[in-house]
Amino acid sequence: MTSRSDPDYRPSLTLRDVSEASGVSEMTVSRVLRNRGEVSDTTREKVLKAAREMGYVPNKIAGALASNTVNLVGVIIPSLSNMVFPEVMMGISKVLDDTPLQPVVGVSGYLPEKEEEVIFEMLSWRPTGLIVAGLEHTDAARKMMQNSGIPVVEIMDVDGPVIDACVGISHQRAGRETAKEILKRGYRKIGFLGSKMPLDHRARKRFEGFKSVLSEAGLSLADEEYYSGGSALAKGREMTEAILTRSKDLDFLYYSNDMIGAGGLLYCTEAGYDVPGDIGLAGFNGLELLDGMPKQLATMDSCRVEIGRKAAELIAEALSKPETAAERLVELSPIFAPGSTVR
Amino acid sequence: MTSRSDPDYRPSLTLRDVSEASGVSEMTVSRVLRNRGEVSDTTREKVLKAAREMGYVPNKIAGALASNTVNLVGVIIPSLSNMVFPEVMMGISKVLDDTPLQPVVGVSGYLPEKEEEVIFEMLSWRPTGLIVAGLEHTDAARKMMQNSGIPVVEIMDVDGPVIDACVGISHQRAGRETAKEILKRGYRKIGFLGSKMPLDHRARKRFEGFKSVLSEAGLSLADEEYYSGGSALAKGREMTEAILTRSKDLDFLYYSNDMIGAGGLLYCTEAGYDVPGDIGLAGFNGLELLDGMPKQLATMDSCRVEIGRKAAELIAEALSKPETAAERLVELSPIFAPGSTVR
DNA sequence: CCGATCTTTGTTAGCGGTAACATAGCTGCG
DNA sequence: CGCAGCTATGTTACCGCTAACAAAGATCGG
Repeated sequence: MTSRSDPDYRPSLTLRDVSEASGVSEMTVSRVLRNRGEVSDTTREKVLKAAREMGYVPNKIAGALASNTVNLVGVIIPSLSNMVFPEVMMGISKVLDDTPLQPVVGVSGYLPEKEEEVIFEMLSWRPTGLIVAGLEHTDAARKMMQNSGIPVVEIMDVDGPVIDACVGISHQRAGRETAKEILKRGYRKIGFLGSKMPLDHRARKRFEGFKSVLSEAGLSLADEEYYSGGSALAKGREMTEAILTRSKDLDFLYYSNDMIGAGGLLYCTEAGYDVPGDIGLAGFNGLELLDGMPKQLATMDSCRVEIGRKAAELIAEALSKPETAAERLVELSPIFAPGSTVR
Repeated sequence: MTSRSDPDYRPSLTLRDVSEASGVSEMTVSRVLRNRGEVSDTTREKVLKAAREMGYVPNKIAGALASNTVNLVGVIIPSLSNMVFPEVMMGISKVLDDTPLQPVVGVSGYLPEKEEEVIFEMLSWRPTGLIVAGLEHTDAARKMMQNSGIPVVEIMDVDGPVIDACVGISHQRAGRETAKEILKRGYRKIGFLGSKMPLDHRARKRFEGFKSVLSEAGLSLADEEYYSGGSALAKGREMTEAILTRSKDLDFLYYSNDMIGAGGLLYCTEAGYDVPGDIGLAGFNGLELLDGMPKQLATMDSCRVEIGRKAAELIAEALSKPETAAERLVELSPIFAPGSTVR
């Protein structure tokens, strides 16, 4: 640890250095660099010139402490590796780019304990707001967020108790509606393919919603197949082969996400199945990737960019007009896109 | 902006609150919470209990200022949306998880000016180290990094002048070697498909390396096709159709990345081309996605996880043993994976 | 030409922690 | 018993910056 007592500790430039170099007080330098308060043009130029020449970089740590203002928004998501959260980030960034706020990402790996840690870490930087994926948190995490005194927006999901504000879709309903669309089209022998992720609550809720519609119709899943790890596309392929080999009478496969669905679609195409005649397929997410597939996989858009946008707007509004208690619960409506893999 | 004078300003808990609640000095509380220095068990318990009950979250801003220590590593990458940088992040995280350090991501969007801004912003938080993708930066950015006094690791690419330390592969060489493999296998009428990204220097270097081998062999590209925006997989498809329609005598297609290569592969498969007989295909990156494709696309691994790991290690080492001037330039060797799309 | 008013600049006192040093209780041993 | 040598805790002085207020010039109308 480099401490001030470290023999080779080299202090970086401070406001004082700039103030000495330009012959004005530190306060004036501070004003110039933040564009705040009245400063004469001559002084401004002098200071800017000195700062530029010295290569001065302000210390936000000190600034934040003194002003009790941190222009950071914590964003806590379960993973970066599946293309859904990066899209949420795009939505967030687009909105925050028009404000002084800046997103800082934390990754929880779908682990509640890790999420709690990340939230604690984030809050210890006293951000302006927090955006957290999902509604399921440890008690400690929930308490921390409640006590934080900053706007907290839970995103992606709306099926559950909200801490402060929420933007997302109902995965329950998404599952239910997909099931209805499938039944409406006459499919009856339905298989489910998903990931072994007991902690992915949104996938679980879709699954539950899906099954509940089946059971209301007096049906149940004909077969199921699960994976974990590895290339989702390849896994989708393998699982599809496995389930179709085992249960030859299936007429529909519901995938818990588009990536494995796309793998399944590739398998079916190559194996000579008539899609959607022999067998129908559907996934979830509305991934851009699907555009390049041999057929358009039926899917349901998860409104990722829009969720990010809206969440960031809620935070930005809380900053600009603290009184306005904006809509604290925004439920978006994903729509079923039949593509060409259902009849 | 919430300032101390704000009427509804609600101060969050401080060390003082915990110290009053537990009847010891702030310093002792600080020691307990950081596990530093000798504290009796009874005191420790008392303090921890109070802190836990109050829901105290330490203020890292203040801590960082006082101790001149920020356990953050800035990571600046051009994009999150193409699966290559998330993998670099995994490598970084895996290493930093064993240290007190934590990564903070900034995205430059392939824009030098934006990158400069992000670097400035990062440095103003006085991180322990910086990891930056690429070797091309604005003069100002380069100067800032040089003056920062912290370890800076440039990653992905090694073809160019290095600021401090560097971990990556030679994209020049990657392009050259791919070209050699292709020529070795007898392909002669070669088309190139890439993205319209003048600012993606690594893609450019691969392209240049590739072309230089062709021209050394007395050949040149038979045709070229470029895209921008949209789903890369779909674009790969479209471009492939376009180039093959236009130049019917092509016997090889070199794609600047695996995603468009995969799209091309899907197109060729469906259009009835004999791959790799009629036509060979190769991409770049070694994406996991390729595992699920009908055939294994020839590619060259870009060592993403390894690059992340090594870069993080360089930073972590600089922290733990400042004297040890570790290897400052690490060139990894990507290997050509012929898959099943070259003969 | 003088006080009122506006501009521009400076001064002071923290923000919430931590390093470094100081001190108060204890031990133990000659 | 007295003091060296611990251990456990407290005190002081900042870290680098900014809010709030103070003050010094500049401007100006009467």
